[in-house]
Amino acid sequence: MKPATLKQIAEHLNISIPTVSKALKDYPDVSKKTKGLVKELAKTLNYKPNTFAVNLRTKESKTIGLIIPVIVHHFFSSVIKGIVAQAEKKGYLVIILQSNESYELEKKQIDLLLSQRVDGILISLANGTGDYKHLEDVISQNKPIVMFDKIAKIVKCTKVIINDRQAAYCATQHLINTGCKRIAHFRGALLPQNSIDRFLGYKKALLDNNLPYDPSLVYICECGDMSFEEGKKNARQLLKDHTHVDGIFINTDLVAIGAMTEFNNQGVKIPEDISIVGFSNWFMSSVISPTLTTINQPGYLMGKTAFKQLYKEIKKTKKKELINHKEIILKTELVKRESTKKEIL
Amino acid sequence: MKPATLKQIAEHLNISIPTVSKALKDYPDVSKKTKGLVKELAKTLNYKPNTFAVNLRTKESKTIGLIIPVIVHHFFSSVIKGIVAQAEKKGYLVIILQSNESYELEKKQIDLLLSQRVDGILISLANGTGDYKHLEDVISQNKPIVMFDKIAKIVKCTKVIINDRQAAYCATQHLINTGCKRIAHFRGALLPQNSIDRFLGYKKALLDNNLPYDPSLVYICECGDMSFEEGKKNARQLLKDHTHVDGIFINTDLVAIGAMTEFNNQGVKIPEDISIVGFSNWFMSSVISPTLTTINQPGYLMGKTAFKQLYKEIKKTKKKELINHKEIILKTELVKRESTKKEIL
DNA sequence: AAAATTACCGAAAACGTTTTCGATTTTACC
DNA sequence: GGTAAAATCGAAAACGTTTTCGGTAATTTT
Repeated sequence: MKPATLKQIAEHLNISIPTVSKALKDYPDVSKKTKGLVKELAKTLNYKPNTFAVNLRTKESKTIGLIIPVIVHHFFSSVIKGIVAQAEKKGYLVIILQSNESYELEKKQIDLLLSQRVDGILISLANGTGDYKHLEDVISQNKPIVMFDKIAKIVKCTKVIINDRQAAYCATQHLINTGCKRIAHFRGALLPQNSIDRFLGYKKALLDNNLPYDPSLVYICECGDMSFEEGKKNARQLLKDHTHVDGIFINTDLVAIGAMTEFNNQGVKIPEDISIVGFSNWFMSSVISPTLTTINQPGYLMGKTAFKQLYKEIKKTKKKELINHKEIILKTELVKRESTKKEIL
Repeated sequence: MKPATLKQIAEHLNISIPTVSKALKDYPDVSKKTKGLVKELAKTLNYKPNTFAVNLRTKESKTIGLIIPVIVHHFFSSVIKGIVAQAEKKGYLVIILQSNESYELEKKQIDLLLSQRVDGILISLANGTGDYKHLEDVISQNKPIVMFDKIAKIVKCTKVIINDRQAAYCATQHLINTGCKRIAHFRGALLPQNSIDRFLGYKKALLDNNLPYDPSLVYICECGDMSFEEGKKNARQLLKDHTHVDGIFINTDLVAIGAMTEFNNQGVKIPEDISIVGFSNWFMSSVISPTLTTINQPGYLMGKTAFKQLYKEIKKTKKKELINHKEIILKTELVKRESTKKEIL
């Protein structure tokens, strides 16, 4: 009933425990004969090393922690998939936690993962985190950590991101190229780097094209669970506040879809009256009508890459080599669809 | 640098290790004074019990395994969220693995989780699994396992499901109530219990309403990564094969949306020419046009419930109580939207 | 045949915790 | 002051593994 142990095998075969251990791991100082015997018996007893004991002895758990703001989210669940798949290939398991965009929770979860003694941590920051002590703690414990997508530039660790600023620039430029003259922006929450960067990209594109930057055209949404509703609300407000807006660059597809729904309801034609560009390329965006022009954000690849980096750093840390932190930038591309007009420039 | 241990605290205070251990856990046989000293020092040293050692000693890891067919999937990611949230409340961590609808992978992953010695396992079966030895193994090791959504009736463990048959019946009845006379069905893969049950519900609704059951109106799709494409393909085929079909009950929203896209492209009007009912109530279904009538499947609740059950069984197993397996059936409801007409019956 | 090398094995320590149980000290009681 | 009870502590064993190192036995070399 109870799982087999090295001791049992040793007693059965009248040899010592260390010999059994070494036989199973093909140490050179065990004869072929005893190796054969040990391995055979191990198989029939269905021996599996006790991970608890192995962990205690080797001081590693072959497990990493993943903290993610939201799970039910096309982009993030793609990231999870990438991480889990890659981790499994390397024999690592992934413990997943959802921060719910809360700084407090995130802090607790980092603590939890540290006390669980995971070998490394992958994290995408909550909107609310503006303080990074909990992350510094991880680093000072010499535990590898890599951040992805929602990062803090100030923290010294490797990061896997996209160039939000450039992508936003590209999105806005596309609107301009299709003839939009007065372009609004629905931005994300104030803190996270990527909503800042996307905003900056938007602004720069305007200025580079000699279009005035008008702060009253920038609307904020938290992009939490209420994204869709926020999109509707912002759209409604925009229609009240302004009349000649002919394009919007929106921080996230889901918000964009909310906005489109509202415009639809109010009889505002897309893209004839207002063109819209989203961000992320949720699957949904390709099936709604009109289909949504957006920026494709490679979630699966980002997860895969993030794990690969973490893996390297875990290995290096083990060998006491020092690690130099990278900043890996993944490519994005504009996906042109029906929510914007043909480019004329 | 290295994390503090009981030993360090003991030496600092000139007391024994067990006393430190007991002081931290508020054993009654430690004086208030030493408790105070120990706790204070523990805090300043930032002592965290070494999980590896605790696990080894207590033979439990406070960790459960979760095997899920796909992660990037509205329903399943909702389930994950429910599980993770509930587990965290109870101090449990969740290791997540994706079976990719592959029986072979699923088998390996069960093995992995067992050798990791998780305290329990939550699983939703892959489409391909028709053999249950790997699950019996778990049970025979006295390790709690609960299945959810995609289950095998034959396996003796508790299950959290919906009544697929009844829900499908309800969906089909709705089509009938709106006046449909010739109703097709896009079913899921052959093996999983829920595609069977949904098919049976569909069939029964037809017969109960004196409508003929015509096998040529039943199309199969695997519902894997290609769901959307499969929906389009089936829709195309249906239009070739038949003319007077006026309603379809489709196994999954994503397939339904694929079908709707194809009908749109071919100028078939929904719901005027063909009414459609999906299954699962993906968020997407509420924003496409026309919005999709569907069955709401409570993913978050299912995850939460499944974990709660597992938790109970873990506790009981620990106390060597015997556990009686339940079958918990969660409520679903029909969400009427624009892809079906007004009910006339 | 003696010496040197190689092959094989096990004793011991260690990882950090938890729990039982007996020993000692302190307090309470008459 | 003597006894009984209660309070407080620590020795020891255990969880199952890994790794170092020294020792013996077998083999090879001179």
